[in-house]
Amino acid sequence: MEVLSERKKRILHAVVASHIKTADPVGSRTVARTYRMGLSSATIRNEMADLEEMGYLEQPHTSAGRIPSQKGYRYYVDHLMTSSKLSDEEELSISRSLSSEKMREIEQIIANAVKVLSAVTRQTSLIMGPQFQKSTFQQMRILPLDERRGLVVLITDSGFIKNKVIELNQSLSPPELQQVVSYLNHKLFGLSIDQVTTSLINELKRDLFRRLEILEQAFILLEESLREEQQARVYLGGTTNILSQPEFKSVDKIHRMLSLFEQESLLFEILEKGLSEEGIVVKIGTENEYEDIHECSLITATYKIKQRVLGTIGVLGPTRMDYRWIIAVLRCLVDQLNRTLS
Amino acid sequence: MEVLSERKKRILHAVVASHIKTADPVGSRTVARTYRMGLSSATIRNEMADLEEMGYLEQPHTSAGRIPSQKGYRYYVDHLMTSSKLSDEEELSISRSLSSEKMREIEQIIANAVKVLSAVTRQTSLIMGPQFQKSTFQQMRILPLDERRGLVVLITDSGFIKNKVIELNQSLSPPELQQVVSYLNHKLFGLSIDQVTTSLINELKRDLFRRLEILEQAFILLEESLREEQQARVYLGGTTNILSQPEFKSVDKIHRMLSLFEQESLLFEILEKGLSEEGIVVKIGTENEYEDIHECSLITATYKIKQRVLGTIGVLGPTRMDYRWIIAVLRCLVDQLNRTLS
DNA sequence: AGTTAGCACTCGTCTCCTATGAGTGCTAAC
DNA sequence: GTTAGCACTCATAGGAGACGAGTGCTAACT
Repeated sequence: MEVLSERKKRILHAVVASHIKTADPVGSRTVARTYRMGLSSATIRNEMADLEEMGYLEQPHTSAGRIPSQKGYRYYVDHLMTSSKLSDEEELSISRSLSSEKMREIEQIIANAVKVLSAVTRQTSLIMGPQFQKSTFQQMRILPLDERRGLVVLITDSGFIKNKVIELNQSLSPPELQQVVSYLNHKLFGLSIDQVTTSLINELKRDLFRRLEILEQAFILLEESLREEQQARVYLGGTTNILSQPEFKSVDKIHRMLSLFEQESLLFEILEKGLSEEGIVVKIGTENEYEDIHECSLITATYKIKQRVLGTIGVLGPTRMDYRWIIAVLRCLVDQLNRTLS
Repeated sequence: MEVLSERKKRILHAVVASHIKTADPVGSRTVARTYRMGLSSATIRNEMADLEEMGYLEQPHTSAGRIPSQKGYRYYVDHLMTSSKLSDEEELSISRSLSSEKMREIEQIIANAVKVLSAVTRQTSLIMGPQFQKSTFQQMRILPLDERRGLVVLITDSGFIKNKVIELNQSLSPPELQQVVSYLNHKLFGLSIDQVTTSLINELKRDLFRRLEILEQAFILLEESLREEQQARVYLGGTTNILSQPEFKSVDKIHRMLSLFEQESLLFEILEKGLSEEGIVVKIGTENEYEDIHECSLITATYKIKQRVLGTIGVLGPTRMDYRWIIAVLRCLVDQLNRTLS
């Protein structure tokens, strides 16, 4: 990456800032006037021509001003953008709406966080629900309901509770059941759900079959219930916010964007990319893998439960988005979220 | 309501059918030709002028054809539309996609049904999740997790399982807990969740307080968990389908529609209206209470679990929708759904 | 009396044209 | 290296005209 002169940096910064604000191409005159460069528009024009040649700016058409290219945004995010602090009111409003007393259940907290985030940023926001597989097994219980049915309850360290009614093909005496359950708890305790593989389950099954040949179905169902949520839910908020963005005024574009939002599995994949790297990740335009969001940027952050990274939360908006501010909001929200969840 | 001559009925029917198919205003010539009336366009023109005067048709502008008015659609739905049977393939495809083996959990069945419905009809569809309050209490268990925490499990006759971790401010001996639980089960069994009012809970609380002054927090939480889901979830599918409809090409209209979809509580109210009446309800245009869907029609049906009406499922589309066919699809789907859920 | 042919009329849509103005690139002077 | 000046470009808006689908009305026909 070439080195830009101080002046070029200032001009690029000005162009990005102005375009983020107004959504219009910005001309040399505007830069000269509004950003008090102490230079005439002609000089700025020359510099902007240079910047265009280097690929940081582009022109929608000959007689329009310049807009930042993807490379320009990247440079802005990496080198020009100063980090910003939210105002006290903003911070307060986030923490207040996040911590309404009743919010005990983890899923509710997540669902609420996405609402808050989209409301504050006025963009679309997404959260990947905490990943079941990354939590560790804590205990399992079987609650007999009647002669033929039982309720399997599975509890993980991060507070997940999953349950499933199972049918037993033979009635079980409480002590027998107790025995099975405590054996399983002993074997499984502390393992992450990821580690409860089919082969491990088969092994346990073999062990138990020797003693009681009953729980066949219970096992199948336990196994199923573990596999089934391989893919955590994705929560969406403010999906219609993109409709207010001037860059999305073609129905066709809107259609493609919104269709994407209906495909949870795709959203999941998109968010999953941010999971590997702790902290904030900014993906601009075509840096995103999916074609439908090549005109968008995605800012993601990871959140944790008890020090373990469990999910991703992100904001999706047009490439022309207020990176500085949104990153600040995201930082604040994740902080709060981490605290609430632990 | 006036009586229409046989001929007027045929013409109205033709106009509605043609407009549903093409979305364009339909002219006298089209009616004469495509529907083989054995009449000249001029005659039809006269009849159409009559129908317009009576309020069944309207003209977007002087030199355009006619489109059915809301009243026209109403007449069509009430008097002209014959009921239709789905083709075997259609029926098969619905029942197949609805009954994939693994679908044990009630919420998954519901979520899947809405997907199928929107995919088949290519409209937006909504389901009100089964109403917790309408089910009856079956049993409650408290599972001690450790010294200070317990898991409350609530099971209803329709297969709902709700659970919640509670903190006990004092440790409880298993027999004490057992005592409380069996007392509660005894008192609550068979009541619908609706009937478990705050005053009833208070009464129970008084009874128990005399014996053990412990479960204060457990009670608060039980109460909360009952109240909290007063309002069942609404599942949405195919929200972007309306974007393909030619009547929704203004971004503004789309925006208003989609914003509505983000407000779950409003959707709930809309669907709730259909709950009172068993069977299929068609609401056309302004017959819907909410202004944002005054250009839409909503067809709803109720579904049951074990003979009890528990929720509403519906299709939302432009007033110009294929009522006949969609009603047939909805009938078929609800049938399947009722069978699956019982 | 009901039906039909004929015709003038309306009005939305499409296309072409022009005026406008923002913003550029280039050149020459400072 | 910087700036003023000027010719040039091009998206956008508005207006004029052609087109055509479809109507309402009248007069003639059965």
